[in-house]
This record gives sequence, C-alpha cells and structure tokens, in this order.
Amino acid sequence: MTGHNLAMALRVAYLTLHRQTDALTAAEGVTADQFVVMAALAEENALSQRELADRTAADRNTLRAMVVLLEQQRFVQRTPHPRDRRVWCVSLTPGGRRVFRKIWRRTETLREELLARMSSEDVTAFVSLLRQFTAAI
Amino acid sequence: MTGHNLAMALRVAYLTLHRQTDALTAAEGVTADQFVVMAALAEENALSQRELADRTAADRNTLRAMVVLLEQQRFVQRTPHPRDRRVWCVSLTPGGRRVFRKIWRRTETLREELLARMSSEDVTAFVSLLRQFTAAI
DNA sequence: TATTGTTATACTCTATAACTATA
DNA sequence: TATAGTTATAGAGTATAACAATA
Repeated sequence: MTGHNLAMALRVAYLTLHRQTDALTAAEGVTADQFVVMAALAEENALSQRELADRTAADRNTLRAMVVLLEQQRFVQRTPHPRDRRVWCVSLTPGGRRVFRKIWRRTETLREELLARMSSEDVTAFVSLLRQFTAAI
Repeated sequence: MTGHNLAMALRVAYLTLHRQTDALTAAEGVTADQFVVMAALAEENALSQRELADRTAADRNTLRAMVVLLEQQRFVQRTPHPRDRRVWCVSLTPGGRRVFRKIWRRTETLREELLARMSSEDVTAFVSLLRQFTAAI
C-alpha cells in the first residue's frame, strides 16, 4: 500500500462525501461548502472571518465569497466586533439556524454511515491520524 | 467523536493535501486535479474518458474539461478506440510522461509524510476503511 | 435502448495581488 | 509592522441539460 494509494483513497472518500452532501443541501439553496461554514457557526455562535477560514480550511478570499453568498440569502449576518474594529463577527440568522437544522437532520444518515463500520475507539484513532496528517503536511 | 468530526477531519486532511500538491505541481503549469488524471494514465497507459472519470472521482463533463486543458498543453493525446468508435483512448504524450515523472519525484516527500506515522498494516487498514466509506455512501 | 462523448451554459470555489483600516 | 478584511480579477472545477454518434 503506497502513499499514492492512501492519497487517492482520501480523495475519493472526500469527494464522494462532498457530492452526497451537496445533493442533500441543494434543495435549500446551499452548497456543501456553505453548509460547512454554517456548521462552524452553529457550534460557536459567532466567529471572525479569519477563524472561519481556519476552521473550514478555506482561503480568506474564498471564505469571504462564501459568507457574502450566505449573507445574500439572509442565512448569516455580520456585526462589528465590540473591541477590534477590524473584525466582523459572523453569525447565523434565525432563518439560517433553521435551515441549518433542517439540513443537519437530513444529513444525519450520511454521518451515521461514516461511523457504522468502526468501533468508537477506531473512529477516535482514525480522526487522530487524519489530524496528524494535516499537521504533518 | 462524532460523524461530523470525522467528516471535518477528512475534509481538512484532503484539502490540505490538495493545496500542498497544487503548490508542487504549479511550476509545470499543471493543477493537482490534472496531476491526478496524469497519474491514472501513467499507471494504465491508456484509458477512456469514462474510465478516467471513474478513477478520479470526477463527473464526465468535468473530466473532459481537464483532458482538454491537458491536451492543449500537449501533455495528453486522444486517439480513437480500435473497436468502439464512441470511445477516445486518452494517453500521456512523451512530454506529458516526462512532466509527470518530474512532478512525481517532487511530491515524493509529501507521500512519504502520509505514511510516516503508521505501520504498513495500519496503512492498509486505513485505506480499506476509506474505501468502505466510499462504497457505503 | 443504453452508452460515450460533446456542446452550451452557469455558478461556485479558488487564489493572487494590491489595497484600506485598524491594532 | 502585523493583522482583518476588501476589491478586482482570472481560472479551474462542478454539474445540468440537450444533443449526436455508436453499440
């Protein structure tokens, strides 16, 4: 088993997951990538664009483009940071939170499929390995 | 550890790998995605667009766009299939093969990093899990 | 009828570079 | 000086739908 085999398996797994997610989010006018942004906001309530870019593994310009699209649909809002006037606080609107929860429920089965074949210890080990890869490269 | 944690770890790992690869292929005028197509052709000598789309986890229209870009740079060529006249046989040109090998060597370290933290049994198990995910979803 | 590939089209993601403003 | 974000711009990947040619 080579590094290329591993890289390809990673690619195919991610892209397949991404496509499946896209198919489940599309009805709400949201892409899989935008859903990832919404999920980060659902966890943290409000984040700066910089923090969002870090968490979603997106470039700051790319992240801004996604936030603008979400803002146009009134799924997120931006408010000035109380202390640092360079920063926007991005958060889900009530409508955005509602749509997020709807998509979250619809993608539940997909997430369960991801876990279905492994013990919880194996999942922990697996995620830990993925994070080590990311840190290493 | 949740399914969402796993999905995010998969995303971040893949996108990081993709970016690192892009940085190493760019000097030759090739994207990471195009490099994946070239790698499939390097293994198999010649493939139909359909087979290429399957192996690289790309849509047939997307795949065609990538092949056209590679063809414009004279890195791949298309010849008619000897028996099935619907099919193009896509293959690397001598120049394409040379560029592929150059990039392959340059990305060697990256692939080694992927394997560095695991025993060869663990790598096999890991890839097997990734493939099971893909098949399951 | 099913499959391979093409065309036309539109949108999203991606990212570089130069910029403003704030810290 | 460094950081957060913006603007302009360009390209690449993504995918749908309608289509032609061939099996």
